[in-house]
Amino acid sequence: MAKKKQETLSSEEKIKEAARKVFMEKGYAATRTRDIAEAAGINLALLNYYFRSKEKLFELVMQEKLSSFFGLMLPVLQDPASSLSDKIHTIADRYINMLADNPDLPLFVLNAMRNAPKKFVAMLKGADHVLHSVFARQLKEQNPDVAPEQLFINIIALCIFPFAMRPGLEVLSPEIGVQFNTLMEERKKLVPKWMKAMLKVK
Amino acid sequence: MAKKKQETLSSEEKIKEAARKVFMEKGYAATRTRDIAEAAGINLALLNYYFRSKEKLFELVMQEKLSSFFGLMLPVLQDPASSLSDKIHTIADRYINMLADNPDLPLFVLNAMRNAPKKFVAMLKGADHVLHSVFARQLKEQNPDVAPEQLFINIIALCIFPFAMRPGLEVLSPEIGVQFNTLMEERKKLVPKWMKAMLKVK
DNA sequence: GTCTATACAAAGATAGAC
DNA sequence: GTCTATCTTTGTATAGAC
Repeated sequence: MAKKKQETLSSEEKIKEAARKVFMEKGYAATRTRDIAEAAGINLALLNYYFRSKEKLFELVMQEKLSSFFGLMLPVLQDPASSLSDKIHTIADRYINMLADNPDLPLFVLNAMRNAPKKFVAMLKGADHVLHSVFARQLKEQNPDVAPEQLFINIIALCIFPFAMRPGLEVLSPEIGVQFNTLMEERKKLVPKWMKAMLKVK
Repeated sequence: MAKKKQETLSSEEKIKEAARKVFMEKGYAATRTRDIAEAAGINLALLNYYFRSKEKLFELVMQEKLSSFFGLMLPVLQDPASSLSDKIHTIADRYINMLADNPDLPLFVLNAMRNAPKKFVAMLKGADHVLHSVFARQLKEQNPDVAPEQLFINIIALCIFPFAMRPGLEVLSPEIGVQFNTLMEERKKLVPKWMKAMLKVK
Protein backbone atom coordinates (compact mmCIF):
# COMPACT_ATOMS: atom_id res chain seq x y z
CA MET A 1 0.00 0.00 0.00
CA ALA A 2 1.11 3.56 -0.67
CA LYS A 3 2.95 5.32 2.07
CA LYS A 4 0.61 7.70 3.77
CA LYS A 5 1.57 11.33 3.58
CA GLN A 6 3.10 12.37 6.85
CA GLU A 7 0.85 15.06 8.21
CA THR A 8 2.73 15.59 11.42
CA LEU A 9 6.26 16.47 10.42
CA SER A 10 8.80 16.99 13.12
CA SER A 11 9.23 20.58 14.20
CA GLU A 12 12.66 20.61 12.67
CA GLU A 13 11.25 19.54 9.32
CA LYS A 14 8.38 22.00 9.56
CA ILE A 15 10.84 24.83 10.06
CA LYS A 16 12.98 23.75 7.13
CA GLU A 17 9.93 23.47 4.94
CA ALA A 18 8.72 26.93 5.93
CA ALA A 19 12.19 28.37 5.49
CA ARG A 20 12.34 27.06 1.93
CA LYS A 21 9.09 28.74 1.15
CA VAL A 22 9.73 32.13 2.77
CA PHE A 23 13.37 32.49 1.75
CA MET A 24 12.48 31.61 -1.84
CA GLU A 25 9.71 34.17 -1.95
CA LYS A 26 11.42 37.08 -0.24
CA GLY A 27 15.16 36.43 -0.25
CA TYR A 28 17.46 36.45 2.74
CA ALA A 29 17.44 40.06 3.85
CA ALA A 30 13.69 40.63 3.53
CA THR A 31 12.83 37.47 5.43
CA ARG A 32 12.22 37.69 9.15
CA THR A 33 12.75 34.66 11.31
CA ARG A 34 9.32 35.42 12.75
CA ASP A 35 7.80 34.90 9.30
CA ILE A 36 9.35 31.49 9.11
CA ALA A 37 8.25 30.52 12.60
CA GLU A 38 4.72 31.62 11.84
CA ALA A 39 4.59 29.81 8.51
CA ALA A 40 5.88 26.70 10.23
CA GLY A 41 3.37 27.02 13.03
CA ILE A 42 6.06 26.73 15.67
CA ASN A 43 7.56 28.98 18.27
CA LEU A 44 10.26 31.40 17.26
CA ALA A 45 12.67 30.09 19.85
CA LEU A 46 12.63 26.66 18.25
CA LEU A 47 14.17 28.06 15.12
CA ASN A 48 17.30 28.98 16.99
CA TYR A 49 17.19 25.81 19.01
CA TYR A 50 17.41 23.68 15.88
CA PHE A 51 19.38 25.82 13.49
CA ARG A 52 21.35 28.19 15.69
CA SER A 53 20.84 31.26 13.49
CA LYS A 54 18.99 32.72 10.55
CA GLU A 55 22.12 32.59 8.49
CA LYS A 56 22.78 28.92 9.13
CA LEU A 57 19.22 28.06 8.18
CA PHE A 58 19.53 30.07 5.01
CA GLU A 59 22.73 28.35 3.99
CA LEU A 60 21.03 25.01 4.41
CA VAL A 61 18.23 26.04 2.09
CA MET A 62 20.64 27.57 -0.38
CA GLN A 63 22.71 24.41 -0.58
CA GLU A 64 19.60 22.41 -1.35
CA LYS A 65 18.42 24.78 -4.02
CA LEU A 66 21.80 25.12 -5.70
CA SER A 67 22.07 21.35 -5.74
CA SER A 68 18.71 20.85 -7.38
CA PHE A 69 19.46 23.65 -9.81
CA PHE A 70 22.87 22.52 -11.00
CA GLY A 71 22.29 18.85 -10.36
CA LEU A 72 19.83 18.91 -13.21
CA MET A 73 22.48 20.02 -15.66
CA LEU A 74 25.95 18.88 -14.63
CA PRO A 75 25.50 15.10 -15.11
CA VAL A 76 24.01 15.67 -18.55
CA LEU A 77 26.96 17.76 -19.66
CA GLN A 78 29.34 14.93 -18.84
CA ASP A 79 27.46 12.02 -20.37
CA PRO A 80 29.69 10.52 -23.07
CA ALA A 81 26.96 8.18 -24.31
CA SER A 82 24.39 10.75 -25.44
CA SER A 83 24.59 12.91 -28.54
CA LEU A 84 24.71 16.69 -28.46
CA SER A 85 21.15 16.83 -29.67
CA ASP A 86 20.04 14.48 -26.90
CA LYS A 87 21.75 16.63 -24.29
CA ILE A 88 20.06 19.76 -25.47
CA HIS A 89 16.68 18.06 -25.48
CA THR A 90 17.21 16.68 -22.00
CA ILE A 91 18.36 19.95 -20.50
CA ALA A 92 15.52 21.95 -22.01
CA ASP A 93 12.95 19.41 -20.95
CA ARG A 94 14.19 19.08 -17.40
CA TYR A 95 14.64 22.77 -16.71
CA ILE A 96 11.32 23.82 -18.12
CA ASN A 97 9.55 21.10 -16.17
CA MET A 98 11.30 21.93 -12.94
CA LEU A 99 10.90 25.68 -13.22
CA ALA A 100 7.22 25.36 -13.98
CA ASP A 101 6.94 23.93 -10.47
CA ASN A 102 9.52 26.28 -8.91
CA PRO A 103 9.04 29.67 -10.50
CA ASP A 104 11.04 31.52 -7.86
CA LEU A 105 14.11 29.36 -8.22
CA PRO A 106 15.91 31.31 -10.97
CA LEU A 107 15.96 34.63 -9.16
CA PHE A 108 16.80 32.92 -5.90
CA VAL A 109 19.80 31.20 -7.42
CA LEU A 110 20.96 34.25 -9.35
CA ASN A 111 20.79 36.38 -6.23
CA ALA A 112 22.48 33.77 -4.08
CA MET A 113 25.33 33.45 -6.56
CA ARG A 114 25.78 37.19 -6.73
CA ASN A 115 25.62 37.80 -3.00
CA ALA A 116 27.86 34.94 -1.93
CA PRO A 117 29.84 33.49 -4.80
CA LYS A 118 32.28 31.84 -2.42
CA LYS A 119 29.55 29.89 -0.73
CA PHE A 120 28.97 27.67 -3.69
CA VAL A 121 32.42 27.43 -5.16
CA ALA A 122 33.01 24.58 -2.73
CA MET A 123 29.76 22.93 -3.73
CA LEU A 124 30.73 22.75 -7.36
CA LYS A 125 34.38 21.91 -6.95
CA GLY A 126 33.64 18.26 -7.72
CA ALA A 127 32.31 19.20 -11.14
CA ASP A 128 34.73 19.58 -13.99
CA HIS A 129 34.76 22.96 -15.59
CA VAL A 130 31.98 23.33 -18.08
CA LEU A 131 34.37 24.17 -20.88
CA HIS A 132 36.11 20.82 -20.49
CA SER A 133 32.89 18.84 -20.50
CA VAL A 134 31.76 16.35 -23.11
CA PHE A 135 29.02 18.84 -23.94
CA ALA A 136 31.53 21.59 -24.71
CA ARG A 137 33.53 19.23 -26.90
CA GLN A 138 30.47 18.20 -28.82
CA LEU A 139 29.46 21.83 -29.32
CA LYS A 140 32.90 22.58 -30.65
CA GLU A 141 32.74 19.67 -33.07
CA GLN A 142 29.44 20.79 -34.50
CA ASN A 143 30.42 24.41 -34.75
CA PRO A 144 34.13 25.23 -34.68
CA ASP A 145 33.37 28.85 -35.57
CA VAL A 146 31.62 29.90 -32.38
CA ALA A 147 33.07 29.56 -28.90
CA PRO A 148 31.27 26.78 -27.02
CA GLU A 149 30.80 29.05 -24.02
CA GLN A 150 28.53 31.25 -26.11
CA LEU A 151 26.29 28.36 -27.00
CA PHE A 152 26.34 27.05 -23.47
CA ILE A 153 25.17 30.46 -22.26
CA ASN A 154 22.43 30.41 -24.85
CA ILE A 155 20.77 27.19 -23.88
CA ILE A 156 20.72 28.24 -20.25
CA ALA A 157 19.39 31.66 -21.16
CA LEU A 158 16.62 30.34 -23.39
CA CYS A 159 15.39 27.89 -20.78
CA ILE A 160 15.74 29.86 -17.58
CA PHE A 161 15.40 33.52 -18.36
CA PRO A 162 11.71 33.42 -19.29
CA PHE A 163 10.91 32.34 -15.75
CA ALA A 164 13.07 35.03 -14.22
CA MET A 165 11.44 37.74 -16.27
CA ARG A 166 7.90 36.48 -16.01
CA PRO A 167 6.63 39.36 -13.85
CA GLY A 168 8.08 41.82 -16.33
CA LEU A 169 6.55 40.03 -19.28
CA GLU A 170 3.16 40.13 -17.65
CA VAL A 171 3.31 43.88 -17.44
CA LEU A 172 4.71 44.34 -20.93
CA SER A 173 1.99 42.11 -22.30
CA PRO A 174 -0.92 40.72 -20.31
CA GLU A 175 -1.54 38.21 -23.09
CA ILE A 176 1.82 36.62 -22.43
CA GLY A 177 0.83 36.38 -18.79
CA VAL A 178 -2.27 34.31 -19.36
CA GLN A 179 -0.66 31.90 -21.79
CA PHE A 180 2.70 31.70 -20.03
CA ASN A 181 2.49 28.02 -19.18
CA THR A 182 1.53 27.11 -22.72
CA LEU A 183 4.40 29.12 -24.12
CA MET A 184 6.87 27.36 -21.82
CA GLU A 185 5.47 23.98 -22.79
CA GLU A 186 6.04 24.83 -26.45
CA ARG A 187 9.57 25.84 -25.60
CA LYS A 188 10.54 22.31 -24.74
CA LYS A 189 10.46 21.56 -28.44
CA LEU A 190 11.44 24.98 -29.71
CA VAL A 191 14.65 25.40 -27.72
CA PRO A 192 16.29 22.33 -29.30
CA LYS A 193 15.23 23.52 -32.74
CA TRP A 194 16.62 26.97 -32.10
CA MET A 195 19.85 25.57 -30.76
CA LYS A 196 20.19 23.41 -33.84
CA ALA A 197 19.75 26.46 -36.03
CA MET A 198 22.29 28.42 -33.97
CA LEU A 199 24.84 25.65 -34.36
CA LYS A 200 25.02 26.49 -38.04
CA VAL A 201 25.87 30.15 -37.49
CA LYS A 202 29.40 31.23 -38.28
CA MET B 1 34.85 75.50 -23.13
CA ALA B 2 33.85 72.19 -21.65
CA LYS B 3 31.74 72.30 -18.54
CA LYS B 4 33.89 71.45 -15.58
CA LYS B 5 32.91 68.35 -13.69
CA GLN B 6 31.07 69.35 -10.56
CA GLU B 7 33.13 68.06 -7.67
CA THR B 8 30.94 69.47 -4.94
CA LEU B 9 27.52 68.09 -5.60
CA SER B 10 24.66 69.26 -3.44
CA SER B 11 23.96 67.04 -0.47
CA GLU B 12 20.73 65.98 -2.09
CA GLU B 13 22.54 64.84 -5.19
CA LYS B 14 25.25 63.12 -3.20
CA ILE B 15 22.63 61.09 -1.38
CA LYS B 16 20.89 60.11 -4.60
CA GLU B 17 24.16 59.09 -6.15
CA ALA B 18 25.10 56.97 -3.14
CA ALA B 19 21.62 55.46 -3.03
CA ARG B 20 21.92 54.36 -6.65
CA LYS B 21 25.15 52.63 -5.88
CA VAL B 22 24.19 50.90 -2.66
CA PHE B 23 20.67 49.89 -3.65
CA MET B 24 21.96 48.45 -6.91
CA GLU B 25 24.61 46.44 -5.15
CA LYS B 26 22.62 45.11 -2.25
CA GLY B 27 18.95 45.48 -3.04
CA TYR B 28 16.33 47.22 -0.93
CA ALA B 29 16.08 45.01 2.12
CA ALA B 30 19.80 44.47 2.63
CA THR B 31 20.57 48.16 2.33
CA ARG B 32 20.77 50.26 5.48
CA THR B 33 20.18 53.97 5.33
CA ARG B 34 23.41 54.33 7.27
CA ASP B 35 25.27 52.68 4.37
CA ILE B 36 23.89 55.26 2.03
CA ALA B 37 24.66 58.16 4.32
CA GLU B 38 28.18 56.93 4.80
CA ALA B 39 28.75 56.36 1.09
CA ALA B 40 27.44 59.85 0.45
CA GLY B 41 29.62 61.37 3.13
CA ILE B 42 26.67 63.12 4.70
CA ASN B 43 24.81 62.89 7.94
CA LEU B 44 22.14 60.27 8.28
CA ALA B 45 19.50 62.77 9.28
CA LEU B 46 19.87 64.53 5.95
CA LEU B 47 18.61 61.49 4.15
CA ASN B 48 15.27 61.77 5.82
CA TYR B 49 15.29 65.52 5.51
CA TYR B 50 15.52 65.34 1.73
CA PHE B 51 13.73 62.11 0.90
CA ARG B 52 11.45 61.55 3.84
CA SER B 53 12.06 57.78 4.02
CA LYS B 54 14.17 54.90 2.80
CA GLU B 55 11.27 53.63 0.73
CA LYS B 56 10.70 56.92 -1.06
CA LEU B 57 14.38 57.14 -1.91
CA PHE B 58 14.32 53.62 -3.23
CA GLU B 59 11.32 54.28 -5.45
CA LEU B 60 13.11 57.24 -6.92
CA VAL B 61 16.10 55.10 -7.83
CA MET B 62 13.89 52.31 -9.12
CA GLN B 63 11.99 54.65 -11.41
CA GLU B 64 15.25 55.87 -12.88
CA LYS B 65 16.59 52.40 -13.43
CA LEU B 66 13.40 51.02 -14.93
CA SER B 67 13.27 53.97 -17.27
CA SER B 68 16.79 53.49 -18.50
CA PHE B 69 16.20 49.77 -18.81
CA PHE B 70 12.97 49.84 -20.80
CA GLY B 71 13.62 53.17 -22.45
CA LEU B 72 16.36 51.48 -24.41
CA MET B 73 13.96 49.00 -25.95
CA LEU B 74 10.45 50.41 -26.22
CA PRO B 75 11.10 53.14 -28.81
CA VAL B 76 12.93 50.69 -31.05
CA LEU B 77 10.03 48.23 -30.99
CA GLN B 78 7.68 50.87 -32.31
CA ASP B 79 9.80 52.34 -35.07
CA PRO B 80 7.95 51.82 -38.35
CA ALA B 81 10.89 53.03 -40.44
CA SER B 82 13.46 50.39 -39.50
CA SER B 83 13.53 46.79 -40.64
CA LEU B 84 13.27 43.82 -38.32
CA SER B 85 16.93 43.11 -38.81
CA ASP B 86 17.82 46.70 -37.92
CA LYS B 87 15.75 46.53 -34.76
CA ILE B 88 17.45 43.36 -33.61
CA HIS B 89 20.88 44.86 -34.26
CA THR B 90 20.01 48.03 -32.42
CA ILE B 91 18.58 46.28 -29.38
CA ALA B 92 21.50 43.88 -29.05
CA ASP B 93 24.02 46.62 -29.47
CA ARG B 94 22.41 49.01 -27.01
CA TYR B 95 21.76 46.48 -24.27
CA ILE B 96 25.16 44.90 -24.39
CA ASN B 97 26.81 48.30 -24.31
CA MET B 98 24.69 49.53 -21.45
CA LEU B 99 24.99 46.40 -19.34
CA ALA B 100 28.74 46.33 -19.75
CA ASP B 101 28.67 49.60 -17.81
CA ASN B 102 25.87 48.59 -15.44
CA PRO B 103 26.39 44.93 -14.60
CA ASP B 104 24.05 44.98 -11.61
CA LEU B 105 21.13 46.38 -13.53
CA PRO B 106 19.55 43.10 -14.72
CA LEU B 107 19.18 41.55 -11.29
CA PHE B 108 18.07 44.86 -9.84
CA VAL B 109 15.31 45.20 -12.40
CA LEU B 110 14.25 41.56 -12.23
CA ASN B 111 14.01 41.76 -8.45
CA ALA B 112 12.19 45.06 -8.52
CA MET B 113 9.65 43.72 -10.97
CA ARG B 114 9.07 40.65 -8.91
CA ASN B 115 8.80 42.40 -5.59
CA ALA B 116 6.56 45.23 -6.70
CA PRO B 117 4.98 44.60 -10.08
CA LYS B 118 2.37 47.27 -9.47
CA LYS B 119 4.99 49.94 -9.02
CA PHE B 120 5.95 49.94 -12.64
CA VAL B 121 2.68 49.12 -14.30
CA ALA B 122 1.96 52.83 -14.17
CA MET B 123 5.35 53.67 -15.61
CA LEU B 124 4.77 51.58 -18.70
CA LYS B 125 1.15 52.35 -19.27
CA GLY B 126 2.05 54.80 -22.00
CA ALA B 127 3.73 52.05 -23.98
CA ASP B 128 1.64 49.91 -26.28
CA HIS B 129 1.66 46.27 -25.49
CA VAL B 130 4.66 44.57 -26.93
CA LEU B 131 2.56 42.12 -28.88
CA HIS B 132 0.91 44.95 -30.80
CA SER B 133 4.18 46.62 -31.65
CA VAL B 134 5.69 47.08 -35.08
CA PHE B 135 8.42 44.69 -33.94
CA ALA B 136 5.90 41.93 -33.17
CA ARG B 137 4.22 42.41 -36.53
CA GLN B 138 7.54 42.20 -38.33
CA LEU B 139 8.47 39.05 -36.44
CA LYS B 140 5.16 37.51 -37.39
CA GLU B 141 5.70 38.35 -41.06
CA GLN B 142 9.11 36.72 -41.13
CA ASN B 143 8.02 33.65 -39.26
CA PRO B 144 4.31 32.91 -39.12
CA ASP B 145 5.00 29.52 -37.53
CA VAL B 146 6.36 30.68 -34.18
CA ALA B 147 4.53 33.01 -31.83
CA PRO B 148 6.22 36.43 -31.82
CA GLU B 149 6.25 36.47 -28.01
CA GLN B 150 8.68 33.55 -28.10
CA LEU B 151 11.11 35.38 -30.31
CA PHE B 152 10.73 38.55 -28.31
CA ILE B 153 11.63 36.62 -25.17
CA ASN B 154 14.64 35.18 -26.94
CA ILE B 155 16.30 38.38 -27.94
CA ILE B 156 15.92 39.76 -24.43
CA ALA B 157 17.21 36.53 -22.94
CA LEU B 158 20.24 36.32 -25.20
CA CYS B 159 21.27 39.91 -24.49
CA ILE B 160 20.50 40.28 -20.81
CA PHE B 161 20.79 36.89 -19.15
CA PRO B 162 24.56 36.53 -19.56
CA PHE B 163 25.03 39.58 -17.33
CA ALA B 164 22.60 38.28 -14.73
CA MET B 165 24.33 34.93 -14.53
CA ARG B 166 27.86 36.24 -14.70
CA PRO B 167 28.81 35.30 -11.13
CA GLY B 168 27.54 31.79 -11.75
CA LEU B 169 29.44 31.50 -15.00
CA GLU B 170 32.63 32.54 -13.28
CA VAL B 171 32.30 29.67 -10.87
CA LEU B 172 31.29 27.14 -13.50
CA SER B 173 34.21 28.19 -15.62
CA PRO B 174 36.95 30.60 -14.59
CA GLU B 175 37.94 30.92 -18.23
CA ILE B 176 34.58 32.47 -19.02
CA GLY B 177 35.18 34.89 -16.21
CA VAL B 178 38.40 36.31 -17.54
CA GLN B 179 37.17 36.69 -21.09
CA PHE B 180 33.66 37.80 -20.20
CA ASN B 181 33.91 41.24 -21.74
CA THR B 182 35.28 39.88 -24.98
CA LEU B 183 32.50 37.32 -25.17
CA MET B 184 29.88 40.01 -24.70
CA GLU B 185 31.49 42.16 -27.34
CA GLU B 186 31.29 39.25 -29.78
CA ARG B 187 27.65 38.83 -28.89
CA LYS B 188 26.74 42.13 -30.46
CA LYS B 189 27.24 40.49 -33.82
CA LEU B 190 26.28 36.96 -32.87
CA VAL B 191 22.86 37.72 -31.39
CA PRO B 192 21.52 39.14 -34.66
CA LYS B 193 22.89 36.16 -36.54
CA TRP B 194 21.33 33.73 -34.11
CA MET B 195 18.01 35.54 -34.25
CA LYS B 196 18.09 35.39 -38.02
CA ALA B 197 18.66 31.64 -37.84
CA MET B 198 15.85 31.24 -35.33
CA LEU B 199 13.46 33.10 -37.58
CA LYS B 200 13.65 30.19 -39.99
CA VAL B 201 12.60 27.60 -37.44
CA LYS B 202 9.12 26.13 -37.81
C1' DG C 1 20.72 73.20 5.52
C1' DT C 2 23.36 70.50 8.50
C1' DC C 3 24.58 68.34 12.62
C1' DT C 4 24.12 65.71 17.46
C1' DA C 5 21.49 63.18 20.16
C1' DT C 6 17.86 60.28 20.84
C1' DA C 7 13.38 58.22 20.40
C1' DC C 8 11.01 54.29 18.66
C1' DA C 9 10.32 50.03 16.27
C1' DA C 10 11.77 45.79 14.38
C1' DA C 11 14.31 41.72 14.46
C1' DG C 12 17.72 38.23 15.96
C1' DA C 13 19.02 35.66 19.72
C1' DT C 14 18.87 33.63 24.48
C1' DA C 15 17.57 32.40 29.47
C1' DG C 16 15.01 29.71 32.10
C1' DA C 17 10.52 27.54 33.38
C1' DC C 18 7.90 23.57 32.26
C1' DG D 1 11.49 19.65 23.06
C1' DT D 2 8.71 23.50 23.59
C1' DC D 3 7.16 27.70 25.42
C1' DT D 4 7.11 32.73 27.57
C1' DA D 5 9.53 36.48 28.50
C1' DT D 6 13.28 39.26 27.74
C1' DC D 7 17.82 41.00 26.22
C1' DT D 8 20.51 43.19 22.59
C1' DT D 9 21.37 44.89 18.36
C1' DT D 10 20.20 47.14 14.55
C1' DG D 11 17.87 50.35 11.74
C1' DT D 12 14.47 54.06 10.62
C1' DA D 13 12.94 58.33 11.81
C1' DT D 14 12.63 62.76 14.41
C1' DA D 15 13.55 66.69 17.73
C1' DG D 16 16.05 70.45 18.43
C1' DA D 17 20.52 73.07 18.55
C1' DC D 18 23.43 75.63 15.51
